[in-house]
Amino acid sequence: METKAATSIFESLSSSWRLEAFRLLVKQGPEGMVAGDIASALDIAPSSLSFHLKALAHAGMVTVEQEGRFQRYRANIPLMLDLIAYLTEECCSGNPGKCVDLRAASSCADALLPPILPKQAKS
Amino acid sequence: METKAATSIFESLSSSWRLEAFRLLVKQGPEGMVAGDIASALDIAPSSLSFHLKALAHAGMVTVEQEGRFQRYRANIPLMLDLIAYLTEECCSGNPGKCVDLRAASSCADALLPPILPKQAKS
DNA sequence: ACAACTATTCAACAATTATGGAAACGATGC
DNA sequence: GCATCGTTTCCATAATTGTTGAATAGTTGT
Repeated sequence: METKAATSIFESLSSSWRLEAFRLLVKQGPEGMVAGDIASALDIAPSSLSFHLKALAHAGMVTVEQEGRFQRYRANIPLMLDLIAYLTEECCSGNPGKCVDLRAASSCADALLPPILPKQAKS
Repeated sequence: METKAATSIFESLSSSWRLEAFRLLVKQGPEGMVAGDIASALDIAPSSLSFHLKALAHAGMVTVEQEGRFQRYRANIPLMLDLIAYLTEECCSGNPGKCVDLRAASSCADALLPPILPKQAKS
């Protein structure tokens, strides 16, 4: 992952509205949620939520799918895991005894991902 | 972790300077780095780096220790792991078959942490 | 006490981001 | 086709954040 992409993601999670929305979607899993339900759950003005969801979508942290007149949002779990890997990679380099492998193993990933996360296995 | 603390952390990682500085410190491990060396490594104006390190410190992501006339900064690895746990907790709730346990296991944590991360084990 | 060194604080300015209401857009059902 | 519904876009305004260089503060060695 590139720095620019990572900062974009962190920026997208740096507001309470956006973080709450994303966590709601993570909790919801593959089912996702439509915009109106998110707005109700968070008690936020629709235009404001739209602004924030757009930021999350631009960072890639959520996906949108049209569903009739609704917009269904889903958390991008694979990207979340990529971010975690990015954040923790090379942790304590030079102290091999202290740092082994931080990469998260996720059954959520197993359930949701195609052949993503080809990440090098780090000996 | 509370939402407010989490957004503060994400905000602290949402600028390129701050993310690069933090990653540098993660890489450096327990040894940390003094401010001047960070500034040299990133090629950033001292006052600007100070501004960003202050943001990271305020969020708790780095610690500072005076060392003679230097200020030594270190990444707060335990907090980083807390953040990861916060981000991934309750992932796909309601789909127990899909989501088991995302919590990262870190030997870095083992090396650095006191008795931190008492996190509930999530049934 | 003084000078050199490291780092932070300050202040002014520039740039970006957040907000909510109104308008617009696309989809649906009568 | 028209009214309705869900959502986004637009707009003006308010608030926050980032950047520089100069000034300040603390530490060390002479």
